[in-house]
Amino acid sequence: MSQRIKIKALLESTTTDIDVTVKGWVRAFRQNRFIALNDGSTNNNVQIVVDFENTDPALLKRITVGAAISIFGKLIASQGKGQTVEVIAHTVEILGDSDPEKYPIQPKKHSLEFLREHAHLRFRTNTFGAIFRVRNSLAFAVHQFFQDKGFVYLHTPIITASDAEGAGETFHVTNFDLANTPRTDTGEVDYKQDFFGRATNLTVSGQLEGELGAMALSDIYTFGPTFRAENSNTTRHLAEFWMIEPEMAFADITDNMDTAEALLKYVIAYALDKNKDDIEFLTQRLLEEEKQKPQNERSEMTLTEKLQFCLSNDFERLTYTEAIEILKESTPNKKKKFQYPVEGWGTDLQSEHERYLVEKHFKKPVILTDYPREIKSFYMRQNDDGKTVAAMDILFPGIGEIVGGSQREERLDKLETRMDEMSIPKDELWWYLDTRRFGSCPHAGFGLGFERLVLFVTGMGNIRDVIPFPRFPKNAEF
RNA sequence: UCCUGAGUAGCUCAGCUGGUUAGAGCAUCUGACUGUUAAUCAGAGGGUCGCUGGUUCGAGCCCAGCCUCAGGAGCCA
Repeated sequence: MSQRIKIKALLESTTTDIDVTVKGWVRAFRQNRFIALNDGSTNNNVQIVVDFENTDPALLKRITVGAAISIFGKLIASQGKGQTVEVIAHTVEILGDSDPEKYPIQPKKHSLEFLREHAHLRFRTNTFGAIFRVRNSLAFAVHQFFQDKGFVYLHTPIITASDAEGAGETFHVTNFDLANTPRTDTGEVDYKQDFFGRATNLTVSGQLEGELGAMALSDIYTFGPTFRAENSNTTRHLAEFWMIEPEMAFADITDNMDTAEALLKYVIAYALDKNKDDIEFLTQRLLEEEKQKPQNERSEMTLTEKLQFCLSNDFERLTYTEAIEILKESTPNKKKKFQYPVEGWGTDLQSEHERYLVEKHFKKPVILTDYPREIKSFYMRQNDDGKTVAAMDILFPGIGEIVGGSQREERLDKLETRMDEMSIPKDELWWYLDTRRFGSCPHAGFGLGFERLVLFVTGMGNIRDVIPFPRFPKNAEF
């Protein structure tokens, strides 16, 4: 098999009149002469020119949309407009036929819903090729960012026994024959006889285990799948999603905010640099989509501008209390335009309130801190005012909450009191409490929803389109 | 889970107040053309109108239940 050149490298080649072998999938075949070939290395196709007059008609017939082919030919400066180089085919070999009557992906615009139902083939479209190359870059950049700062990549368990974090409904893990589960004398399911000898579930967060690592390694991060069995049917939720959870010892909430903001800016800048073509394509795609909308619903900035704006501006930092004051005095609140009017201190912000702050009032990413302790988790550090905790949420335009984090409560007595108040079983989390018993120290961390990040950077509207095989209620195809 | 909307050809959609044989563009197939860029031109094939039941002389259209999808909400990342 001769050495093949990937299309990305071929299109960047500065020398022409050389023999090349290219392989890929046919995107379009025009006039029995021009093949638009793509191999996924770039969003751009290479044009293959076939000498149809001297090619077997039976072979030409097999050059169909979706077919995998191998071309040996000469790379030349293009004789037509629209591309700088093209390949004059010397030999065409069909590696895998694609029946045009059955192949569902046509060289035309498909709806995202249709492509979602053909998730196994949607990689072959421009849009999804771009999305998953960007996703790849973002994932790599996350590792690069933390590795450069000396963080240790810690693998926390997928299967856990703790259901104590209150982060949502869990998926149960069992080896029982569900038609015949062992029972105790009192008629309850007897998990002592199950694989792990106790009830287990898929992890909803690696944070608690992450803290254990940080209390020895100083700075750790996790980057892995998490699972929530919530019956969420939105454009921002998945049942299986990837989360990045750094945890830093000897760090407070300000260090936490600084790290989160730096991380987001680093990975966005990385993708802008590494995936210029893809992001440019996605920017154009979004512009086309927005043309369908009425003028007042279109966004003021293009995707690329939005990303660059995000890099060149500090995120707005303010407390929950300050946010409530702004919302109370806001025009939509006074004119009773909010579905949930902002009245007093203490209730959680609704999506519409977050959106107002981010998209209307500040018009940039916002970090909200110091939430009322009643609406936040047990492990967040209690502030001296006795009312709030050292929590921080980062809100992004169009996405909402992209990061949620806090300084952790390192004082054993305070933590235990809070666990009692919130009915968190202390005996189950004995190992977590041990870190407060032996060499406890101030520490902080956050969770970043990876798909929400990809959503923001690609400008896509539905989270199911930025993960290769989405898992959501009533759907586990592929 | 709640609210709203949708489900008609492979895809995107039209289908009036319930009325004869359900339409268009694209795709596919056949032919023509041959430096095209989602090629173009001519012709052809292609339908269990989401499923089940009901109302009616008659249902793609009206009613009920169910399924699926989309958007919004809640939960959250």
